[in-house]
Amino acid sequence: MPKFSKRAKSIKIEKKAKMLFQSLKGMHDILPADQLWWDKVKKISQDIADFYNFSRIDTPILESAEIFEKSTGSATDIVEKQMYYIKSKGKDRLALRPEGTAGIVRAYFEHGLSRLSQPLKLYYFGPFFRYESPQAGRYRQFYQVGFEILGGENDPVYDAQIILAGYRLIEELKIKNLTVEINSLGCKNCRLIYRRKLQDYYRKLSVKICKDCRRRLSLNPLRLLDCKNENCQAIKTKAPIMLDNLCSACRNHFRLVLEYLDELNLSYILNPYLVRGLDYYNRTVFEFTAEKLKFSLGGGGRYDDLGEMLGAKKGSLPAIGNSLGVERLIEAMKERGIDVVPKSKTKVFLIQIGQPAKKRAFCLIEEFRKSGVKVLESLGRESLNSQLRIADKEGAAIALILGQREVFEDSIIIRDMKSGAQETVPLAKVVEEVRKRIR
RNA sequence: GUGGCCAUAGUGUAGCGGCAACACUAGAGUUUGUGGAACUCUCAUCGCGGGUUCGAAUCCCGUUGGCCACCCCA
Repeated sequence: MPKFSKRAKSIKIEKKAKMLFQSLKGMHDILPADQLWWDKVKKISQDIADFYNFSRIDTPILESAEIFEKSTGSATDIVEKQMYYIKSKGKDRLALRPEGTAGIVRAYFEHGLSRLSQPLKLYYFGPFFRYESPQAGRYRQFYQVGFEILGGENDPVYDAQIILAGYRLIEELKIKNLTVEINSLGCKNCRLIYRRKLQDYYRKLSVKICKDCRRRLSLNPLRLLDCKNENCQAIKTKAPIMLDNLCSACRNHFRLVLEYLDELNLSYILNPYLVRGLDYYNRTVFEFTAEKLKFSLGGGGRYDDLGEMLGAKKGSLPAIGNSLGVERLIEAMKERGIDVVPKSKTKVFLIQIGQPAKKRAFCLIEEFRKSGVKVLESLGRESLNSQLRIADKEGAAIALILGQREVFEDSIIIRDMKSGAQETVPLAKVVEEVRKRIR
């Protein structure tokens, strides 16, 4: 007897040496149960894209780091602190894309997409990467779905259409109490003048503002408006706002955007403090928020200068886009108790008993495949009992039972799971018979 | 990057220094030719590493991961 306990001990020690890996910080697995939600978001995104005529584009996850430094902005948090740099065999500095727009604009020029009819409407759905602490609705790898309108006229109607597309997408997912916050950042010219005004205002109060704000003052003054520090909030309320300082072209543009939104009866809130953290935005910027959520669902804006930032001719690419966080949309749906039910088809379950029957069943499944009928099975199980139990658990409406006797007689039993009624049919006719029943 | 809380079967929890428990789930069986019920059995050495102790899931340190706040954002 002591022999056994010793043996048991040594096995345990071996077991202990095994190590279990955990997923990386901020990375998450999308498990089967969650795929229903993901499918839903993908499906609705595609429907919206189809309706408004956006074509899908997929760009690589890896890009030259420079693309983001030049467009997203080297002084922004996204690039400065959150970008994943990749060491590769070559000397290129690579980065995992932290956002989608820069890569799309790169692709636009690289493949001469300006030769297609303009404006070009594109949408994307894919993973993005930012190195930061995970939190509610925030991951290091996350998915965005985004819509872009590139080229053509710099027409405010496109601003409205991009906002509309995002709005409809969220609406179709049944996320209620949605609001759009909107602002205009002006163009290069009027923003520069405004920036100076803002700096002048804050400089006088620089002793009163927080440490971060003092840093922002010279680096990225518009971000001063974003500060949540109590003192800074008070100071902010008297600060000059962009909307009062737009040049006439920008003011007109913005007015028209709002008019188009009014036409649609799409409610929005003017938020003069909405700034957004990417350098390439100009004129219209917006964000989608919904009641009770700790995070915004998405946002976007116009980026008429991005082309130029990436080396194209000045003013050659008026463009606007939005992007929505897929995980956030899903969390919002779950938080609101929105259920996603898969469409239920009549399920057919094939049961086999004994080796010859198993072989026959294995091939029979292929015959069903040919005629487009999906058949569930549990080929590894032996007993009729346990297979029936599984069939029941899977919610099968029809069970097909193939045993020794049936194989011998070239027949098969069709069992109605609800009533328990059974019928024996010739094996050659079973596919046809099942097709008839699942109608 | 800073600070707080947390970590026990697949899931949700109990145990708070003295043989790791309960519910659900999953698997096997009672019943190798008939499911849904019932019953029986099986599945964790307590995230990982180290320390304190006769003795650690429990106390201490480190680490990894999660949650939350700041920052920022999708």
